[in-house]
Amino acid sequence: MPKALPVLDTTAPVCCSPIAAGPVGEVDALGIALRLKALADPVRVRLLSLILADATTGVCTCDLAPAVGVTEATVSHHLKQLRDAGLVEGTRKGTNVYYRPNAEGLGALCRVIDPGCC
Amino acid sequence: MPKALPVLDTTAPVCCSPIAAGPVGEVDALGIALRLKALADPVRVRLLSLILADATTGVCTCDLAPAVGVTEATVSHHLKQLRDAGLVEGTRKGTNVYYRPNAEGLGALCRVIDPGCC
DNA sequence: TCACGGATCAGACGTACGTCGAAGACGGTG
DNA sequence: CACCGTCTTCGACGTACGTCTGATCCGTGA
Repeated sequence: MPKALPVLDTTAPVCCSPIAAGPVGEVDALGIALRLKALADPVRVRLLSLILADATTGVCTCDLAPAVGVTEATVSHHLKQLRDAGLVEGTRKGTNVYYRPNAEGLGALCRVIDPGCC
Repeated sequence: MPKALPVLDTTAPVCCSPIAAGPVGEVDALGIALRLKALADPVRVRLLSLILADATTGVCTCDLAPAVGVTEATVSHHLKQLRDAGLVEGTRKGTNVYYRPNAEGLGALCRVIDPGCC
């Protein structure tokens, strides 16, 4: 995409109404696409599923890395994407930081995509 | 992603259960990611919203191209992605082909992503 | 039958993305 | 304070993706 500057605050839970409600403007489409892109990767899907599995306790980076089979650096990179998209939240507890899902962001994203549910 | 061969039949409506239900396997994650990637583009989001807007009548490529401001070839390329992901369906009527949404595929995708809705 | 127009394909170009190794930045512990 | 484990940042490399122009297919209508 050799266009537009992606300088949007994607941490907010998706601003607009479902895409089924009518034609989506350029900037709204970009916001939706950026958030979807945050999840459009096998590793990130697996990371999110792991984080959702231990939603109450939270999971740290060092546990996630071996679970998905990539470097800790790569996991950190992916978690940053998910964090920037407002899909997960990380809180530091001592040495390591524990990640938990952001239900609001996830729900909003699902609500935008869906054709008629929710 | 210098790994795995993406030789999956993504036209089917996503096989597995919600990612919140537990850790997702490698191949399932790939399937989900591929389908999400099909929607993780501003142009494709707008295309889908336009197709959803005229779900009953259907929309042809020549109408979509000027609406999103790209070449017909590019629109055709994007529509192929959406078609391969099982998100839309195209039926030829004479000279031009009319696209309409695939509610099953869209619903399944939403259902996989959601944290608790639907 | 032939020309026209819509749709797709094919190749090319530039940019973005995922991955890694190495280095830096915090926090805790001896 | 020095050491160490955890997390993040920084370059760098290779691949994938979006976009275009030009070519090819296939119905339609004169």
